[in-house]
Amino acid sequence: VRRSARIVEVEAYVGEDDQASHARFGRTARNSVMFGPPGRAYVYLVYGMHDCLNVVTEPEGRPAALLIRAVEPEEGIEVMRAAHLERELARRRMSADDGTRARIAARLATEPSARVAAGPGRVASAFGLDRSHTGLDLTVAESPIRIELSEGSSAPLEIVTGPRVGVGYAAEPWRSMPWRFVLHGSPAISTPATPRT
DNA sequence: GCAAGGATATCG
DNA sequence: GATATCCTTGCA
Repeated sequence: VRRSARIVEVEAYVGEDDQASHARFGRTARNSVMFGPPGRAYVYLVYGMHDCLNVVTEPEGRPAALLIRAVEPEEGIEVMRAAHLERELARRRMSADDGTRARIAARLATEPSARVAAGPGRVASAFGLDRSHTGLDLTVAESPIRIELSEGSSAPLEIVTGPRVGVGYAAEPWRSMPWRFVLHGSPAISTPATPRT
């Protein structure tokens, strides 16, 4: 079953100077794809349990990527919920009895479908992505996961900006740079809410 | 409000 | 080789 969704929230991480970026230590084994050609996937693990999807954005040699923080599901929503369920169960091995399975499934079933991929960890989970997908070219039709231009979006989009989430460790001015971009009014936005700008 | 969880970068 | 930290999430 085909899964598709509209990107509604991203964050930019730009250059080795950006003290919030994985590239701030220079080129390493983990972030090397950020230094490569644009359009490639960079998937990393955060907090030991969540994968996050990024898209490399700048020409080769300049490390930069866009973190996909939230998408609004269009097709394959039940597949996404099923993926969440299996990932959640895999994460808790020991305590994954039938009761917890039913409870998690119930929570996922009652959640509004627009919020199934509201958050960077949930974006990757919904599409079954992990670090093994790093390096995939997101711009070609043959790729199992790709980004396309949406059809018939005639109206101009209203984009809200704000500081990036979870980068309190970074020095100023990078900690406060308004490099989080949100489609205003989307029901799929991750928490915390963006200030109105 | 906070624990879970494993890789990563840095420092001995 | 040890350890502090992390571009988060779900539950108490």
